[in-house]
Amino acid sequence: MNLKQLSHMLSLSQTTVSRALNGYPEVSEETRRRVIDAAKRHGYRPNPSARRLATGKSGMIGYVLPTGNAVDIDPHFVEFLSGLGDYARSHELDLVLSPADADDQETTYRRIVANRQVDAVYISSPRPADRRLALVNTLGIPFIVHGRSEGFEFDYPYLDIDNEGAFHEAARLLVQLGHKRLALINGDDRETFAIHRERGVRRALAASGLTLGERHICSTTMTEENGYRAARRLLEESGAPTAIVCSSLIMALGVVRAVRDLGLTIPGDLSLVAHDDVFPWLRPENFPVPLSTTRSSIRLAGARVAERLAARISGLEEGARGEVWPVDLVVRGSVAGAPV
Amino acid sequence: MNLKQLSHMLSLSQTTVSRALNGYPEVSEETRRRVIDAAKRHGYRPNPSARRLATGKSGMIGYVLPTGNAVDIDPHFVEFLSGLGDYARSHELDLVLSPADADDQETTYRRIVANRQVDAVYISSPRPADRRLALVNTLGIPFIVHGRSEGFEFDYPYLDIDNEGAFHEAARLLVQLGHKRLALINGDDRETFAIHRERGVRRALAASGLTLGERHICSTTMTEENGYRAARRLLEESGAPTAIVCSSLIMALGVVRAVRDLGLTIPGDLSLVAHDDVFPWLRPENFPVPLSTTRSSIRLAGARVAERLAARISGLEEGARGEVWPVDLVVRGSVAGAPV
DNA sequence: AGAGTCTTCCAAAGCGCTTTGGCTACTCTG
DNA sequence: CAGAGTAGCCAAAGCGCTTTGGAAGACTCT
Repeated sequence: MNLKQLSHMLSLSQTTVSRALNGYPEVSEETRRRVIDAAKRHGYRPNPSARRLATGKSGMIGYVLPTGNAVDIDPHFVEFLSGLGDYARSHELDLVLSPADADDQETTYRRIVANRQVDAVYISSPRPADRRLALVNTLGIPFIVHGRSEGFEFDYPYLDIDNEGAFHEAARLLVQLGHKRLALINGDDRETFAIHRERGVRRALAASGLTLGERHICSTTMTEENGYRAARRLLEESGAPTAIVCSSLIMALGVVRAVRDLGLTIPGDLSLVAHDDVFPWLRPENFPVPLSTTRSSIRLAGARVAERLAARISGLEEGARGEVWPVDLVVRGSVAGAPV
Repeated sequence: MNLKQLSHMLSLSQTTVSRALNGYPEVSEETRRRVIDAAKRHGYRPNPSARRLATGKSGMIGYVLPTGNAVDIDPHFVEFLSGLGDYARSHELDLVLSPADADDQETTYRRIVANRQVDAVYISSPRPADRRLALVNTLGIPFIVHGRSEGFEFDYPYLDIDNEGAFHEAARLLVQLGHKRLALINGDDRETFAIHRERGVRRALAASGLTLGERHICSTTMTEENGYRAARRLLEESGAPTAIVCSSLIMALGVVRAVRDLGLTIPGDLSLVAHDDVFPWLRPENFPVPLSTTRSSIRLAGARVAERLAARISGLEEGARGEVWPVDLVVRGSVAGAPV
């Protein structure tokens, strides 16, 4: 059942039927009703390929997926996706993942824009002066950044959490508890979120005349093993930290293991706070010692990004509004006063 | 730059240019060379929307993503995706995720097939007599199942690992080590993989005249918490198992925690084997006691599924070939002889 | 030389929609 | 009541590709 057939059945032109269905004003209410009714009865659904060719709109949102042998997709991605999908489902939006060589995403961005494969894209894990951002900005496709970049002349729309504030709060708590030697086990410090978190910790320390020692900061990809290694190194040195702030629950698993291996205890010998993106399959309250966290649901962020993307596509949202979500500090058993 | 312009520059018809580019035989080699050369020089790329409208082919593969408030996407998904993306990238295949109400995926399947949005789909986490399978089979879109279903009259193409064999091997090893009371902490037993794993364990036990006690089998979604709960329950009862086989590394985290909480040790009091899908961020050799595993890279499976999907789209693969990958049993420190 | 067969190309008809540019008929002004 | 304005509809021209059904010329074969 296509437009031609439907319009023929109704003894109307394709123009009128099309307009009736798409809500244009130059069609009488009575005709519109007739059309909509017939369309429903016959299960007419406009062919998206045809519509896309005619309008250039695809009804899909895009994400360029960095891939490669040595490239691992972040496990956070799936949670973000849950949220995105949640929203997208109720709006019949599809998501197209365009895999790209991690070292050359530009080609892919250009392709999907030139081909009008998607109506909007989102960008995640941005870095300062991220080239993808400059690119999509000049390409002129609607987009939203999940996270933030830095060092651009122009503004851009984004959704981020207050990483600096969160880690500031966490570090401040630890300082208030008397800790003098803090360490930060961070994610990849080429990404903005990690930079912000470090900034937050430094600011909290500075407020009490403390500093983050050169060797008291690690940044690597967030695996259990890297968490373990970092913690081992930190805790075995002289002047070991009495408190650690850690950028992910997965790394925190490794920290906990290291502490155990060294015969130390939490929070007796070490206080630990980690950031929790809220995974359904690993919860901080279920750590051997319930873990204090800075918490922000990455899933909700996914839903919000989808919502704003949809708004931008339909012209409801304009300009470069940035949105920063506050982060909860949830105190559990893994923090205590500094050992004497 | 579109076909019209390009053909005009070359003083050729659109027909000939199109054919030259698409490798049709009725064009002379010299002309073809000229055309291809000019296309490259002017950066001509056929418009996919137009091509799609004309041919009905989209150059994309599809996946229906079950979503909903209470629905969590499996963390394995992201690893599978890594592999899929790896292959898809080198073949300019995009993946479109169509979010669907988890309880009504049929509508979405029908939509993407009717709209010809994708050239093929894959289905994951199948159950016995899975309705999605019957559906895509009748809808006539090329597909591959990652995993297996059961109880159909028809054959279908799939890629699966030898879950039964793997868990048979694991259980057999434990039996050989003298364990009489085994338990299985499984995934959701409505899914085929879980059924196969249980079958494997039972078969190994039966071979030595043993059985899997009614209360020695748990099946739930594979979270750390559920692993913990299951292990607690098992180990606190009288006649507690001396060995556990566990369907996921994430659940195994919970098992290890339970063992610790109860003041027991691995492998002294309990031997543990888990299935490892090979996550980059959590490795069995890094467990407090290195974990014995049945190992199979879900990422490689993703790449293979993409490869076969591409082959089916282009008609290189036909029929309902099933492919079952063997699984490695990797023995590490978490297993030992049964306690006396 | 005429008939048949390839080879190589082309014009035009789709694919199924949206949108432009009218064209009627009817209502409203002054 | 002439002229302007408006509501409601339509024919046809895109969108940019693929594919059908020839056609022209070169070549082979009798």
